[in-house]
Amino acid sequence: MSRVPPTVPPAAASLPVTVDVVALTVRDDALQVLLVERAVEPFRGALALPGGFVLPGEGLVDAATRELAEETGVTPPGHLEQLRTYGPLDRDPRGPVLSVAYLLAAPHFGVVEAGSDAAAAAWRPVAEVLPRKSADGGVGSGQGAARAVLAFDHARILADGVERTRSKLEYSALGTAFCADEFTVTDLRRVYEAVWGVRLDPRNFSRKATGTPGLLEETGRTTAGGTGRPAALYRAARPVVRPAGALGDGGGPVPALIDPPLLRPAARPPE
Amino acid sequence: MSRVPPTVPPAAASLPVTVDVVALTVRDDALQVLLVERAVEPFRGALALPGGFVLPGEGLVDAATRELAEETGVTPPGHLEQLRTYGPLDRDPRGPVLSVAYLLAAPHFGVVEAGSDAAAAAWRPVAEVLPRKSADGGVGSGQGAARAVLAFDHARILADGVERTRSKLEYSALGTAFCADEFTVTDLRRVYEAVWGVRLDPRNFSRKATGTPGLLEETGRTTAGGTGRPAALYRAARPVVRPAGALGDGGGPVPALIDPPLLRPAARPPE
DNA sequence: TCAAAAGTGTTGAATGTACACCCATGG
DNA sequence: CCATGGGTGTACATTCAACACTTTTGA
Repeated sequence: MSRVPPTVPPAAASLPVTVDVVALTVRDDALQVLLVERAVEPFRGALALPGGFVLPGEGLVDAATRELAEETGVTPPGHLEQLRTYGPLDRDPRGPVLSVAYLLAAPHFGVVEAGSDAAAAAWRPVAEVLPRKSADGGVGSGQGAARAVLAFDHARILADGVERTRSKLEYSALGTAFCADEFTVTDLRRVYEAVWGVRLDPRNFSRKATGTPGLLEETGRTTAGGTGRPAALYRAARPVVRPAGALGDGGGPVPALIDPPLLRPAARPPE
Repeated sequence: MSRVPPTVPPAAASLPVTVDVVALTVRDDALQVLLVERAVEPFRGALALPGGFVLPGEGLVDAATRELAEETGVTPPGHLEQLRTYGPLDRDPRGPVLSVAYLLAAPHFGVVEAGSDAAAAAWRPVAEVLPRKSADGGVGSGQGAARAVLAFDHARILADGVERTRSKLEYSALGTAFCADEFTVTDLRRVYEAVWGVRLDPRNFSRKATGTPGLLEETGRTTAGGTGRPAALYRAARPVVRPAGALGDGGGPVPALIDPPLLRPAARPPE
């Protein structure tokens, strides 16, 4: 085989590719995920992660943000990173489809509209959507809320996204991505508590957070109006920007690694 | 579910998909990567990660192991996990191509043959292939060995694989995947030293490794023939098998998490 | 008996955790 | 002045890092 024409390889090797977004936020002291109700046929009416097919000439991150905008009406702030890739076999009734999943950690934003392929979009507590995988055996029936079943393999993708989020809180500044532009140490602590499902000592957490280089940036301002002593307001320390090489993805800002890590306490029941 | 058109979506959304494998091992106290010399045109003659196009009806892991076998002649033991996905834009001169990269951590195995699309396959020290990204500025000229340039965006994929390996050594049993079936604590320590590029205290490492649950399994046997006191032989503790859901990939054995983590010492120059 | 490698004991430093205590504000 | 939440000081337990020392082999 001497010369290879500068064309793409045999079309037989091509696969339809989708992106799916695990968009997480913390609201009402609970970790919540953005889900849509599918308006089109495979799994029509079921809950699903926002996502859709990558268009020709489009990059993966572009596709992820476009689908999010189309199905929820917003282009939110927050940190977007690739989660992993699923498929192509045995995950879509239509045939082999590859799906690249993304994780979005964002402060709470309102869902503006239901878009093209989605009948409705709304935040749902992760605990209501995912069966608890405790060794307890049972599915830990929520309080009356019908267990929603997710389309495709989205339950597993969501579980992977939640697990990634939990572990990245320990050793990166990802937690600040869930907070608004300016936030207090208590805001950040509530993020940790909601994601890990534990209670943290406010005094030790404060020392740890303010003493960790690369995590917080002082604004000099404080809260006002609330009860109790005003709290100092911080911004997220400037994200580390990874030098983008010749790549079709990533290369964007990445939450800084924090050292020493904020270790998650030994798993103890939330009550 | 009423009726589902069992057709795949518009063909325009399809992309050629490749898998690339970052196969790492530790030999001669150095982290080494398996590279092939490309025999076909895009980047013909250049070094590249083994890999190739996913075939119709094939899963990603199947494609990765097949390409490895075709280009190196072996189906090695070791731990295979997905790294991340690259593309599809601006990474292949032939046009948009999506690449799903896999990481293989394996004990040293001989390269049997040069296969179909590869003119040669051989282990190369990572330090000779990747420019050191130290803040020193310079490219840290190796000792005379010409800096090999990798095809496509494989330098970045390799860098990501090496970084993943370095960090997973801290909190998982991945290090044992680089060792043979039975190995000593010193063997395992040399893996850590090679991957991290540091020296570790043999006495403290021994205590830490043998005292970490889920890492080592005693065989009751010891080495013989060498100089000095014989060392106890261990096997890797049984890998944790993740319950495979309805997914086209993964679900295989995963190295156990180890706790407390074996922390990498603060970066100090290897000398 | 010596060299070499494996493995154990011990000690001071650093870190994490629990909690007493002080600070600043609104009512 | 009291309730409420923010923030600091401090003491105990645990862990880590360095290294003296013992054990077990081959030469």
